[in-house]
Amino acid sequence: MSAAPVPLYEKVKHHVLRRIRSGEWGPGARVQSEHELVRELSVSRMTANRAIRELVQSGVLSRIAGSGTFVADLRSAGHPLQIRNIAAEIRGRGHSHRAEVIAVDRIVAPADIRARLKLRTRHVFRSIVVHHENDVPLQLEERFVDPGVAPGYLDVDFGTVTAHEYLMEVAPLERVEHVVRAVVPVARVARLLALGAREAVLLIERTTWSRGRHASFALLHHAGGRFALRGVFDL
Amino acid sequence: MSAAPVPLYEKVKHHVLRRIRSGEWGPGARVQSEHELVRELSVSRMTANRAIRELVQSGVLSRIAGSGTFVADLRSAGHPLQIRNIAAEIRGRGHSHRAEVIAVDRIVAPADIRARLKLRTRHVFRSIVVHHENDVPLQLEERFVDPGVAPGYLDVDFGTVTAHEYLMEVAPLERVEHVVRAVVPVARVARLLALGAREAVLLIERTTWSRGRHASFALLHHAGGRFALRGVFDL
DNA sequence: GGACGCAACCTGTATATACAGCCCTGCGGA
DNA sequence: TCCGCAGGGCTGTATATACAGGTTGCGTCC
Repeated sequence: MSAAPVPLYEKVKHHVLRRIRSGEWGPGARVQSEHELVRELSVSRMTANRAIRELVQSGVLSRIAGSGTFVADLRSAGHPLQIRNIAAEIRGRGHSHRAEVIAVDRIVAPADIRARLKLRTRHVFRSIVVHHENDVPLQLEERFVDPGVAPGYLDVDFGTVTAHEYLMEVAPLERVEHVVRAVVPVARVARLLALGAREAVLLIERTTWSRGRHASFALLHHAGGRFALRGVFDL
Repeated sequence: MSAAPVPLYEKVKHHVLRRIRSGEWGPGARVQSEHELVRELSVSRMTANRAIRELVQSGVLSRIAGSGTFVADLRSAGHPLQIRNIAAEIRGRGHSHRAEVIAVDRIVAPADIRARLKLRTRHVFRSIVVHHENDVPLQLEERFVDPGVAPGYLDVDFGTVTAHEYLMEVAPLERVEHVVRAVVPVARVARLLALGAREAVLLIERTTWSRGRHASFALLHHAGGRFALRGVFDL
């Protein structure tokens, strides 16, 4: 039988991630020191060091030399490069993700949506979902989909599958445009994201194209104090 | 004088990067094996391994176990959220750009700036500039620079040269990190950007590294209603 | 001449060890 | 009581060493 093709340092990473995911260690919590990992898991310090170093690199942990290693708090997300699937991003940080479905329906398309998607029909599919990270609302996703591109859209359970994942499956993604801006939220958005009084919203407008046609338009509202886009370029 | 706080593995990375940048090694070319690096640079194999591994991680190289290490053909589809020189961006739109210099001075570094730049000195250079597009304020740029990296910073005329341009010239840029978030502006920022009552600010925190050290930290405030980041990917 | 097998070289991982530098706490002296 | 300093713990880096497993090419045997 294959002994264990999983490298030891990967096991150490999972060991740490599991405890973060379970909620045992929340943001800001202190993580075991390298020496403690060495004793607990019977690995060498170099191996523990590599595991922790890679978790730091991926943004899950942060370290302070001489002091300790800590669970990174929410707010720096992944590369702008891949404004990624929000669920994957949250899970990648070792946190729990929950999608709260506000609405999934077929509505008469507002004029601006009609124009953006160059709709040929009077109606459009719409979904409104709030994504929670560790039960704190992080993103309000309001999405409009051309019915001709994804006829089965209304039957999807968005509690378990993200709209992005579903669309990727039924319609080959050809092009994505993101526009990022800062706005002051309207009351409805502030309520759904449980925003404080003086909190702004980072709004990403995402338009996707499939098979040469506009496929969907999404408004992704993020709580200003709890979300940031992060990108690193090494030259 | 500080001896050389640059880690050895960083030097090895530079050794390899230099030869790639110079064109000596083009895409697909074979890179020295770890053993060759060991002999050539008199470092341990673990050190060479870490250097190469990190270059693989960042997409510069690719490895095939048992075969060798090669320069990756990077057609890295252009980073979607390009955060460009603001002056170039404005002029690229065919509009007039004017830089209003609010302050260029040497101040005692606030604690958070000290920490971010890992300053070894008590003071830091600071510049505050407002960039106008057609005489409408678009970006408030507050920048902190390590005096050791750019000793001549205070003598630059930021009315004609952007801080970014100057730094690019005197210090080879190695790494850039951007964090993008939405905030509600404090009064000073609102005034300098001539913001309306219910206007948010898109804040970009840009940290740059040069020669293995933190070089500068900049807060780029953008009027929410007048600025957006845009990125397109074609797949 | 062709196929097989082995040796040389490569990456990947793992360990033990060492030293430097930073941070914080607690103890002792003023 | 308060200040300063020493020590212990932590991260960061560097080295020597070892073994496993993939790849390639050369040489030998059939």
